[in-house]
Amino acid sequence: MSTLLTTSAEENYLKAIFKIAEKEHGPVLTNALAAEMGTSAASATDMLKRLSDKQLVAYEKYRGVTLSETGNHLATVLIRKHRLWEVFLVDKLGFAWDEVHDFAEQLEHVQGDHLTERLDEFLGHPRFDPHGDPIPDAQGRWTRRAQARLATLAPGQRCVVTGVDDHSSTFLQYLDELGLGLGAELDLLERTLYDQSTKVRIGTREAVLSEKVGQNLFVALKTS
Amino acid sequence: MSTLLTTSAEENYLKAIFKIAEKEHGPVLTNALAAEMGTSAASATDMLKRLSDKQLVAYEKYRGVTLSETGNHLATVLIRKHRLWEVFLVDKLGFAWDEVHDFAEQLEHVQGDHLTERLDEFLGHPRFDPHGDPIPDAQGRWTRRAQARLATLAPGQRCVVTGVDDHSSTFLQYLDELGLGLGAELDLLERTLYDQSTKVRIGTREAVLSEKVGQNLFVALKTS
DNA sequence: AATTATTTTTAGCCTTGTCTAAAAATAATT
DNA sequence: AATTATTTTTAGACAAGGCTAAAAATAATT
Repeated sequence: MSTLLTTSAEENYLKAIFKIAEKEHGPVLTNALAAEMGTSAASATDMLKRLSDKQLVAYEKYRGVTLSETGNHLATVLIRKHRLWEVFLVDKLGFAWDEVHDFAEQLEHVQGDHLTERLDEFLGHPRFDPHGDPIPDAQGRWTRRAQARLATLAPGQRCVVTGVDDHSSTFLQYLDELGLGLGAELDLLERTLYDQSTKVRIGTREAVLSEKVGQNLFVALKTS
Repeated sequence: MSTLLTTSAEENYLKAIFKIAEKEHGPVLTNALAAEMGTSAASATDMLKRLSDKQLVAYEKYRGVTLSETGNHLATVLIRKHRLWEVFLVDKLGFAWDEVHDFAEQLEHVQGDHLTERLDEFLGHPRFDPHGDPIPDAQGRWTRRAQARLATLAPGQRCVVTGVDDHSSTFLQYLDELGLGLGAELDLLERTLYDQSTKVRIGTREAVLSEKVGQNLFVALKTS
């Protein structure tokens, strides 16, 4: 694999395409990409031409875009770097999980495979980042994990917080207040039919979580 | 002090001006700056106009340039960040002192005062980087240290390696081979008049260092 | 099928940072 | 002082990445 020259802007577009393609199926549309990037459709079109010239995406006018194998690999490496730096910021520098995104967004663009691998080693080869998102390994392989949105589980179960789907600091701070950080245990007490809220017990406290919270919180069943 | 928006390119020019001004006295000339930046005099002139517009430098056509107070502060912060990251790369990630410059060159542009200060704390507030260069503190204060070029000292002294003036990897690797890393002790045995080379003892071994090496090696006298 | 609405692309312009070649200013020599 | 050499600046271009407004393609409605 030859040394690919990519700018930060190009890398950010690749990541955005990857992110959208993860959820929606089929090619990524220009408008969706522009929205994700916080830019105009015209700018997105411009960039898609450049990425297409560099063979990082397969792009058909008016039909949308998909990552090429190379593009997919680059996006994966970028996500790996982003998440490794997040682990560094939280585990080593002592930042809270809601403070690290912007720093990682910059650090992920620092070039040098050697650096990434040394960092990975220094951190002890973490498989998940501070938000519970998986970190692909140096070969781009992902760790899959059995988890579900809290809102989809039936009451009467004990579970562990394994991740979040909303990374906003307001949500993360709210979880902190509830004592629902990563790894926190909770008992699923009951679901209210009217508004789909969930009553849970966290340690000794009880709390009612709205449907919105339940949809954005990933948990794994405790099998003990 | 308001949040100044500076691009990486601007920051690199500020650093270059700072570096030249450290050695030469009087205003920094366009050609010297262009040489330091590895660019053309025309490009340097362009940038000087931009930096002048932003009040980061005092620039007079044909007369050269000096850093403004703000520009000086920015350059100092940049050097601080560069050197802190170098400490991180060597002390924490296990890189050799000749491998870290390019990474640090990128990392120094990551924005966020909070990040710098957390990093500083994580590293234990180091006052010197892996090459022996001083790290300014958060207020921009420098640590001065009594050291001299080995070539300027009279024989018959015991000294400690405290720094290097040449940061090239060939020089640093040569020092490694000689066992002359930072903190290494050596006895200054004799100076050869003919070529100004210096014979030294490093531990049990003896070595002859050329004048060039002696000029690029900073040492402190051992007062024991 | 024809019209309307939406999405996407094109066209033209801006900024940053770079370049080369030519012009202008300063410095050095005769 | 006049000429030559050097340094610096201007002029004009280019690439990356962005913007707005207009045109073209596709999708949705009547």
